[in-house]
Amino acid sequence: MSSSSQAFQAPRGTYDILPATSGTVLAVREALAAPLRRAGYGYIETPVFEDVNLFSRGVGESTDIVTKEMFTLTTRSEESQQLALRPEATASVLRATLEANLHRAGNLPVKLWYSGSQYRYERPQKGRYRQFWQVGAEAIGAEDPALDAELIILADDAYRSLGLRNFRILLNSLGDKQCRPVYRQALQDYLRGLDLDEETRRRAEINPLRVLDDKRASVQDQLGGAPMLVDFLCEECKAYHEQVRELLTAAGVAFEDDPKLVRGLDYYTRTTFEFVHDGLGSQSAVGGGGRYDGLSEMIGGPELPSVGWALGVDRTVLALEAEGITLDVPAVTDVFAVPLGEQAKRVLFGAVTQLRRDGVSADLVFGGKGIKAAMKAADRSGARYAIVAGERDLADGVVQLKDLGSGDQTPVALDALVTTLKEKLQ
RNA sequence: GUGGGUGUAGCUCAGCUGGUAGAGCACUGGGUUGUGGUCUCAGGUGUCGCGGGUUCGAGCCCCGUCACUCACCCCA
Repeated sequence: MSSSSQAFQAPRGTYDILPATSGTVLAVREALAAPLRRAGYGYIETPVFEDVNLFSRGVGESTDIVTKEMFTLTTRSEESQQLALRPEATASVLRATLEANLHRAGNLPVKLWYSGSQYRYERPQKGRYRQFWQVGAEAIGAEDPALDAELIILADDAYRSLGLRNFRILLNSLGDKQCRPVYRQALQDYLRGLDLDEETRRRAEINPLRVLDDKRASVQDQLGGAPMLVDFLCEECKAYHEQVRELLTAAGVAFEDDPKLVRGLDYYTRTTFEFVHDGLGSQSAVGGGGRYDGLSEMIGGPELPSVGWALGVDRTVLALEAEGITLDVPAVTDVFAVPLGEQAKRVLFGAVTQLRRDGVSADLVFGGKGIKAAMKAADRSGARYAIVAGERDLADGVVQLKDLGSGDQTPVALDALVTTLKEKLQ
């Protein structure tokens, strides 16, 4: 609101999910999670904040997420501790796994899924908020191309179940600790010879692969002759990647090889992928993920090769809008009661209570509106039936049951009302 | 962090070279003393984002400020 009569407004970069759209949001979260539930992933919740070092070590000291996008908090204890609102969930999920020794329970991989909000201190714009929601999945403790493929297929299934069609899957391999350093060196040598601004130059030294991702034409124009990671992959990485590709193809999941797909988090190794959609303003990713074989060791755990993804709920909603898809969100109210007079109000209030207890969603008019306004309220509630009753009806022991679709109205004995409605609403 | 755009009724917006603010929708009530979705009649609403300046006079011009928004950057 721009009006000063509103004393408070949602903090910058945040927004409220109101009833008009919350049904869609809930349905999207549910649809993104459904394939995971069918694939053996267990639900996990972790704290919204963690020790800041979990993220700086896990996500990476050189990433923008860590250097400038974290919301931090300081505890009040003597030896004050730095906490941060989670900018992503993978590090938290892995931390929880290690802390509870889930990886020692004997059956790897540990498959987990989550749904929750993440926080990044960024300048907001379309599809990018300071608090946003992700549904994510992690498969921890196994190195198997089938696991990478499984996750990509599950995400593809999730998007398709919502009716989304205009998204693409970008796929790449970032190599492993054998071959990536060699490539990194080669790329760095190349980048040093380019005409780049100071910040990009710095990035080239800390995390040269990310320069490939730069969208600016001034940078992209100079990358034509850059060495490509594909040409540096070791035999193991090549074979691994080829298997992922074959499994996806066999499952009928179309993807595009994108040798420049790097992604912004330091922990990725080998398989990386991104689901992109062009209905998100200048943002493109609706979801993304990859393999992170070294992350466990980075945060003090044993070697636990893992793979995971996160799908953006807000961005999926935008993608649906862009494709003109309206999800079938069931009406919240099936029956709406319109009493005429005080006596009728007591009777219908009782009827509504009984309907609710019997599992029928029912509502009634409040606040002493006139009948015209009350009928209007019934109409707007989306209910299929209205119950109208006044003294005349009650004297006959009936209420008027009106079908709000057709306009047909018939008297129904009051004591038969609940069973009649339950039958009609089957 | 950097740039552009926009702030007028609950919502979407109009408002000419400065002359004291409007439309549609929504809302409330009537036409129908007991019936919505169509029709029709009537009715109310504004610190024109905020603060300052110029002017006889500012929604309009100038300065500042805040908010929203889009893009860069980055990413879900």
